[in-house]
Amino acid sequence: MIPSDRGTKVYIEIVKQLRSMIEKDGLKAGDKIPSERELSERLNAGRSSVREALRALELLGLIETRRGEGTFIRDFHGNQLVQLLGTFVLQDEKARKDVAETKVLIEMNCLLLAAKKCRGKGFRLKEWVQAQRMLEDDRFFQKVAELADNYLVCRIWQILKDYNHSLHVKKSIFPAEWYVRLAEALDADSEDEIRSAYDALRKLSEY
Amino acid sequence: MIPSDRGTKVYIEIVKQLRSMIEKDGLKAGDKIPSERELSERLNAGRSSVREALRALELLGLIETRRGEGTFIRDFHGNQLVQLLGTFVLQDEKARKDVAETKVLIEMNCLLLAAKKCRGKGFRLKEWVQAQRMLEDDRFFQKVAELADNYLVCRIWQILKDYNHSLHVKKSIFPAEWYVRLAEALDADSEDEIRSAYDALRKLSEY
DNA sequence: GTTCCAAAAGTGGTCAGACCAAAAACTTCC
DNA sequence: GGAAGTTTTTGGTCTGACCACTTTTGGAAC
Repeated sequence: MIPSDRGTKVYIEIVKQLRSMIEKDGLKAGDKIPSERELSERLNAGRSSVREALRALELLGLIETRRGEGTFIRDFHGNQLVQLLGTFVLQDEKARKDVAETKVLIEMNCLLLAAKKCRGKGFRLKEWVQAQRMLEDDRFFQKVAELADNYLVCRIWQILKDYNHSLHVKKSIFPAEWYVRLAEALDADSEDEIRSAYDALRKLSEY
Repeated sequence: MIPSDRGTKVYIEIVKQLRSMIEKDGLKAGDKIPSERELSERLNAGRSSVREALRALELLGLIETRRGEGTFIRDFHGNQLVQLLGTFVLQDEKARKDVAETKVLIEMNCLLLAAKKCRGKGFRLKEWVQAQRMLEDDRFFQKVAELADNYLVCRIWQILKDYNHSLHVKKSIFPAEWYVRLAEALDADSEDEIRSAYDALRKLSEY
């Protein structure tokens, strides 16, 4: 295979080809992709180059390989990746602060978005909250992120959450009452109240 | 190399070894790591396996390789993570709307963050804006994102911007005056004014 | 026809060796 | 001491060879 740009590496080219191949054929999570040997033949590249591309995607959690069976597309829930970045990269203090800061921002965005999207839908987050005694912080915001009905934001939040875990380890679980005010504010679709309730919550949980 | 756990792959083992090697030797961004051949010898593995590990780390943006020179550690601030997720996941129509929506959110966040970070610094964005006649929208927010002093947010914005371009193609360039009010609001550190100025701008530019 | 089992084929996992291209290190010569 | 040429090092890629495991296949026995 001759890389399109001189200077580009073959395995990068293969990653791109794979992407468009997946798009073109409409492959979904769980589907099988061609074997390494077939790819190497179809893309006119050495098998080792194909493997470099596949291994990279595997480490990213985008595909899964099973010896003797084949290579399959995975439902990307970037677990390994995050773990790796966590232990590998985020050593410096500034980066950690950035993560925490960004997470707070995104959570606030999710809250406001969720309020907007739920407008007139009659959904009551408060009831959901009150149905439990203790509430895992992540679980609450997972719910909110879903309500925000924006897959991208949802994914970004998840990634930040995972990042954070790989740093602090500890998972926060608080009494459900702490979330009631926030849920009420969201149900009431009151922007100011959402803001202050969230700030209050984060103070409580000593973020 | 015999993987510690049976079932674990050699290249994964090598990634781990590299990690501990970097930690042990206290290697920092910019430092050089041993050559592929030396690693393959020291770790008692084939060179192709070493390459699979290195290529994966490279795609993650953790290392950088230069032909004829060697392989070097990169600082985290180049993470491809979101990028990859972006190109891989964002395909359908809904996702496009999500991108636009998210971009607006992030821009607002950047503005507020920037205001906070500039507090008391005496920086005047207004002067910078007025120094030009026409202003590329992206350039303005690039500036704001930098002022926000949060690399992660900055990266996320850039990715959203790039993705947006790949959809709309057109780049927006507006008269500098449009940005003056927003710059003033930012300089004045007035949250409400920032919000309304940004909303007004996005209405003007028909986002 | 059905069931069961062994052989064959397919697939990922790994290694060794070869060659190329680019950069760096070294030598030679002025 | 500096410039030019040669050798060495290093990443980039391909090929072919095994191994281990899974699926498929093709009979053989019932």
